[in-house]
Amino acid sequence: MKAEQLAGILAEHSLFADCDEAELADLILRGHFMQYKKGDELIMQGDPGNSLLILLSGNARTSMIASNGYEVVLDYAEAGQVLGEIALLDGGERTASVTAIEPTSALSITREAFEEILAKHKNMALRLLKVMASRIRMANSMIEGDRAYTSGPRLARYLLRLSVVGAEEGRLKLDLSQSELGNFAGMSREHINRQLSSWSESGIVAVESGKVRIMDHAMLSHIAEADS
Amino acid sequence: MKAEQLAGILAEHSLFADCDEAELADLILRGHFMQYKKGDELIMQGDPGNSLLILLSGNARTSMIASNGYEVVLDYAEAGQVLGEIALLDGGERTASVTAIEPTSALSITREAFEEILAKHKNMALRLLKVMASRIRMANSMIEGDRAYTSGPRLARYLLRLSVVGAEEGRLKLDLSQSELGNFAGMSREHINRQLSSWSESGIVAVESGKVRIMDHAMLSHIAEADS
DNA sequence: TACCAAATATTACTATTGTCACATGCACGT
DNA sequence: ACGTGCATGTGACAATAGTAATATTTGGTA
Repeated sequence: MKAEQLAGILAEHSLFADCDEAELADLILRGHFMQYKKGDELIMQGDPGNSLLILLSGNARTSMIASNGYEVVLDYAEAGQVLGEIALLDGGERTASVTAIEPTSALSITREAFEEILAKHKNMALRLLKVMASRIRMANSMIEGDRAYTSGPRLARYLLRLSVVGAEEGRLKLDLSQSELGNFAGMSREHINRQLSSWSESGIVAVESGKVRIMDHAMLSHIAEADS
Repeated sequence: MKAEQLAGILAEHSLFADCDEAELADLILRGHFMQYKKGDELIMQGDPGNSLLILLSGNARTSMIASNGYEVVLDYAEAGQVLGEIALLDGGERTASVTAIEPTSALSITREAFEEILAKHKNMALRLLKVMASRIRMANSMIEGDRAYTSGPRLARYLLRLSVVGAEEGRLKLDLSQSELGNFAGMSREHINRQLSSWSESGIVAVESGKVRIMDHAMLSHIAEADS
């Protein structure tokens, strides 16, 4: 793989956008190209965390299985996203799994390579700090939302999180099944269904062949801030 | 303030423990010493985030007020902890407030000073990355716990989080009121009370003059992993 | 010591949301 | 076209946890 290709992929998506050529070259030189098919685990909960991934294409789900078997979906990652940096940094084991939800490719970078790159390109650390800052923000906002709001506003928030900014027709980034939406928003599949049906009747969303579209973005945003 | 003093404070508590003298000297040189009394806000939700704090003494509560008025307590910080680094890194506004819960002092470092220190001492960035990695872990574990467990195991988890490792008599790091515990664990004050009473009868905890003590650490850990 | 405010305890009731059971519908492969 | 399997839709019911209302205790202070 050539630096220009990687640059092309990363440029449009991520905070690696402003990497200079030397940095990209090092990433490619030291990284291994990995390919996964739908359902494969890019990262497995419980493993020691000795590498970091940069998603090049596809989509993946980050989730944790609690000790009682409950699956909690933390995030969905798209091309350009860094994955698995936490365990790499603190030396702990992986606390979440990352599963490909479609054919996916990634650049895998070992701890040694990562440390060398960090030491060599000091802007890299700053960029990573920014990525992690936004992760913490997102996580805190999830905690806030999960705690402070009832199911309606909460689902609204997760739908908005999946919505694309300039989305034609209000289509979502990912077409999740209602069960998957449930694991993401923290509610039962049945409840998701009921809420979606109700919103569908009021014209706030549309549900066509299993795909959710946001019809009234403003109204959904309003619901997301509701008092209950 | 002298570097040795700061070193003394930071050494026992935090990831700044292994800062070298030059780093500590810079922190002190560029930092402002701040003092707060109980109830003062060290950081205010909604403000632009132009500085970072290192707690020197006291304790503070990090919390967010949701749009519906609900207060969500994210964490309690003690001496040595870094606060407010997120907004500094990503340039966004503060998404949480930090309030002193007792007389507290801190070292305040402006964005400019922080950036210079980061540029000058490259180990600093790595240390901060580690701090943030552990924050993300903690946040994810909160999300997991809040989602996957019912109130009992959840309260157990938050009590354990407040417990000191080699705690004599199972005393907690902080003596929170039941309302505060409620905001932290995400349940109503009344429900906290009921749960605590019930555990008190089984000898798992003791509640004396408003202070909770963990009597059976093993049992509480077991409850924290329970199936429901 | 006596009072006041705040924190804690306890009861009954309500409500939101999950669970269970089952029906329907849709898509894909043979 | 047909059946198999998975996703969706819907009703009845149960349960966990919140709310409200009201004691009771505690701790600080005049």
